[in-house]
Amino acid sequence: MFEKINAHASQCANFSATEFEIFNALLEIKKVPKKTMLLQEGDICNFEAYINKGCIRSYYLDENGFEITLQFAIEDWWVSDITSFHDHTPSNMFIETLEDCELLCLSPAKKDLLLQQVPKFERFFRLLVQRHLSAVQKRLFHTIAWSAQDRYLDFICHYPAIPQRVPQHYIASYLGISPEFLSKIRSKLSKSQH
Amino acid sequence: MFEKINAHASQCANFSATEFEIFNALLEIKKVPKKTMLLQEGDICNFEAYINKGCIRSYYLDENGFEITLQFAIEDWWVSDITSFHDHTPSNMFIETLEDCELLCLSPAKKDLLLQQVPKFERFFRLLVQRHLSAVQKRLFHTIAWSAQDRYLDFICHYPAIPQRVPQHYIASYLGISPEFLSKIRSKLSKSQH
DNA sequence: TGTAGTTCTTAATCTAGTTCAATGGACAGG
DNA sequence: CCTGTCCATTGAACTAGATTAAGAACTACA
Repeated sequence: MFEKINAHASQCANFSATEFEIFNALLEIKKVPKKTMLLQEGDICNFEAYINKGCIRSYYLDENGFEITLQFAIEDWWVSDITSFHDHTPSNMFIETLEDCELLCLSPAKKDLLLQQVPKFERFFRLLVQRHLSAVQKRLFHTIAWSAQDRYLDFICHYPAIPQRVPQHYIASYLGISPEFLSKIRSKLSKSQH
Repeated sequence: MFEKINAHASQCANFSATEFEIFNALLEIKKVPKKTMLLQEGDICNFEAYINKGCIRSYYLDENGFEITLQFAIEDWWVSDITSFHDHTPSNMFIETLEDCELLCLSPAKKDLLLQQVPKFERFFRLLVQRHLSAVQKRLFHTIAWSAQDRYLDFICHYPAIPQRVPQHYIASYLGISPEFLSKIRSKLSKSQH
């Protein structure tokens, strides 16, 4: 149950067997069916979830009720609304399972406990957030500087597993374009390949 | 010299006088004239700079040579390319002073030393990066979901000091629009107010 | 003081991407 | 087996914002 998450943590720092035990004991195992809302706008996010198995999407709603996908998360990723989680403020995002999921969840209280008992995890979480920040900065740059087609090609190149697991209009909402336009891009691409 | 940065650090954790001394001793004071390049594409970023005084801009170049401003940083902010700084990889951004600056800089080696000697700073930097991540996520959402005019109004509302200190076409490149279009938005707004 | 560089504005034309509407396929529930 | 719902596709009309070009205002500094 904990092999994957422990291997994942090992990439950032060296933990002893005892430290892993403390860590694993604080994680809550959750099995969640697909199409479950883990967080809704207005909720205070009380988890950071590591995905052992499954697929999850986080998104915002704009003023016209359109969805903007912030993240697709699959095995070996974390999902949360860090702002809401850390400041205990109401979230303005939604988090939803797209498949049956097996999650390892950390509550704010247990995260504090973990950081007290094994301060080395401060480093682990700092590096995690840093990597996340790099990725979002890069995506922001691409959203501004690249055409929709280039963003789509980059997406399927970097996340080849995702298109097979999530509906196409969610990908459009991740790329910041309408589903119709994504469809046109795809048909144009498939024509130009023959 | 160190009052501001120490007050800034105090918001995240309680440090003793001795801990502040260690911290301050590791900071390198730099006075830099305006229009100085602190980092260029291809360089490895060797600083995290706290701005005591001045104004700095970081930006990317797209394939056509157009600038995309990632950040305007003024007093009490940090600038760096965290990806390059932490992974010691060549940067793909530029960092440039827009005014004469007084900076407090941390090199990778000195940051490591600081974290070893005062591990509490792990928490400080983690919270810093987290806040930064929240801000970039929000900006990404706005870039996708909002019109250029709404983004501009949000910008001048949240950063009223910036437009007075930086040329307008840099703001356009931050908002992800052409300078001409920003000019149109502004003239439209000023007309609609009379 | 002149001259060159830089910044901002305005207007005409163009285009990437949206919106709306219609169609057909896939599939889940009764 | 039918039927409703959800999704992807296609095409026509439209629009936010880009591009190009030109002129005006404002530095800066020799």
